[in-house]
Amino acid sequence: MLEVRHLRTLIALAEAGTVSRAAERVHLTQSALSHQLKALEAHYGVAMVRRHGQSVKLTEPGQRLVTLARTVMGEVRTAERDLTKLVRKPAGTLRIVLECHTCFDWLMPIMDAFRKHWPEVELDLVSGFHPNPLALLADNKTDLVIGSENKPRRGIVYHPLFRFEVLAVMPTDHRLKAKRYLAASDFAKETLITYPVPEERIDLIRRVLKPAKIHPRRRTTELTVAILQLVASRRGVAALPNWGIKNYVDYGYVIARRIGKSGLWSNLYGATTGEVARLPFVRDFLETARRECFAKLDGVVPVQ
Amino acid sequence: MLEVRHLRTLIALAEAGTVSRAAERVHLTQSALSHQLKALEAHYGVAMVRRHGQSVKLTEPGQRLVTLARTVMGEVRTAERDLTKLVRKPAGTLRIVLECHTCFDWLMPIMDAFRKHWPEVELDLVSGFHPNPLALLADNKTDLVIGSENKPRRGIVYHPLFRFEVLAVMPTDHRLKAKRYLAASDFAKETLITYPVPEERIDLIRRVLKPAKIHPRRRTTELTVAILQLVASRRGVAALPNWGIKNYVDYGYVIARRIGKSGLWSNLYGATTGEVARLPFVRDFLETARRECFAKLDGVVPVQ
DNA sequence: GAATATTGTGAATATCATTCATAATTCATG
DNA sequence: CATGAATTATGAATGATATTCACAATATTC
Repeated sequence: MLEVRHLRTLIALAEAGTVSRAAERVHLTQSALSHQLKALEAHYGVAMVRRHGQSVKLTEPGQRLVTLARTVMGEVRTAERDLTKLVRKPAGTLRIVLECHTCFDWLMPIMDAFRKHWPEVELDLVSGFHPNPLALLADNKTDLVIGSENKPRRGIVYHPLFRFEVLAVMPTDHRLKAKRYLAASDFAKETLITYPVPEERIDLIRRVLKPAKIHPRRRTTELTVAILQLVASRRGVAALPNWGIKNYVDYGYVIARRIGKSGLWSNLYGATTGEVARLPFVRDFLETARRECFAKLDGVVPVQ
Repeated sequence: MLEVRHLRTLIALAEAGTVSRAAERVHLTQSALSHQLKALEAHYGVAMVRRHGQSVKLTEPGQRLVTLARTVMGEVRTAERDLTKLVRKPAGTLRIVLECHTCFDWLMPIMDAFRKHWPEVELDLVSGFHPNPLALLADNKTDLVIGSENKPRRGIVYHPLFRFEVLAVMPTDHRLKAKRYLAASDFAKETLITYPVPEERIDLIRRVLKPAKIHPRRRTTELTVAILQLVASRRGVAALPNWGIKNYVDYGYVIARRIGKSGLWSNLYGATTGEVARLPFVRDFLETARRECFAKLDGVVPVQ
């Protein structure tokens, strides 16, 4: 019998492209999904996926069920939102601090959607640089901090968002363009173009270059597009999330390479106080962010 | 976590009005539904039903989930129809014989819906009187016989549709109008108005009057409205399904009374050959009929 | 107020989803 | 083409949890 659980996994499967990945996303084992699929196929007497070498592709019936799943899950979500609103009008505010500059790119559409679903909730983006963003939570100066920090602290709850790869961005004719991936030493003679934040906030420096005692020149600018412009015009190289530069790379504006053999990966968390974490609209915000990012952003995987 | 199963029971609950009835409909015990409800209410932290004396009424959140359930189940059904069509274009015919005259009333809308969902299937109503309709199945003269017969026969499968009460219909000023229910003897001096079919086909005669050796005068006519007209103008009494006369009774055109202390109940079955029973569109037809009748017809309950 | 209907609940049971362990398969690579 | 890494499939064991059972509590009807 078809259940919501099956719909969930079908969506995950459609978006992840492999059973194992999909399993991670719905917090089950690969085996569980395999069994679920088998049960579904037995029940309807049709193959839902076709193994195309490594990856799995949905068959036509599978596609049909995925579209069903998408609409159904959407309806379930709005119904559940209505439900929490019925319980108590959830007036409130949600003030967000971004530790990571690039996050603006994906956060905007999410905020737009949120405003539609929760018009009663005042949404605020606390901008500007903060030396210790998590302290703002305790001081009740903000409600949600989005960043890669997840050190346990009393009173603070971390909500894993997603995991992404940071790539080195270089001009198309760069001397290192032949390499599959860059080592720390490769950055020695380069100018590093970054956002104007302290070194500790830049993953590449903190986790790769500093341990290797390499200190390249730095040049800073505020906007992602500005960074890319500087890179394209050979003023230096940058390190940016793969989803932030995908379009520019596809277009041939710049090229991107791995950093280190297995890549430089970063986790993103939403941090709140325990109290805020319980607010229905906050939970909805985080859940929506997670879901939309997995669906829309390239190369994004679940945290750990 | 919300599952399709919960949606099913919510719909059943909304339509049945009591937990026990709803349980019958989804083929579970009352206890199971009680637990399900409790789990749902715990999960969302809201009461879904409010006990209003005997019957249960859905709360506002409950209502919201029922509307969700209705749309979701509708989408699931069309998706499943699409699925079976994807497997193999199900061209075919569905010829229906009606053993019961009144059934026209509810069958028409069902047939209309069916034509929409399965335009490739030719739908046929085999009309006229047949002495032994079930024999037509074996002879492949028809595909589906709808009647109250369910004696086991080799090669024939019975699909329970629903159970309904047959009421005595009388003019508003009838001498027996004060009685709560009519005994067999009450019919002795009456003229019985029926459809033009043999006595064995008329439940009241076969199951009540004949055993009591009572043989009232009979007068026949083809249409339900004609029967009601005759009754209203004091030409006799009739025995008809409660759902077929509800409107006329509510309007004060005629009155209706139980037959016997616990009423005269009748079961309706769809009979097919085992082969036909496996055809997806036949299964869909029967399922739709069942569902729609439970939802739209008054006083209809599951078979046994 | 007894008899009947229905609901709620904890414990027992049964069912079924999930995991575990492992074999089979595919793909990249030296 | 052998090897290893990564994936999927599958049967058996496990675990979770939905359902039933048994019964108390409550409401309803005559």
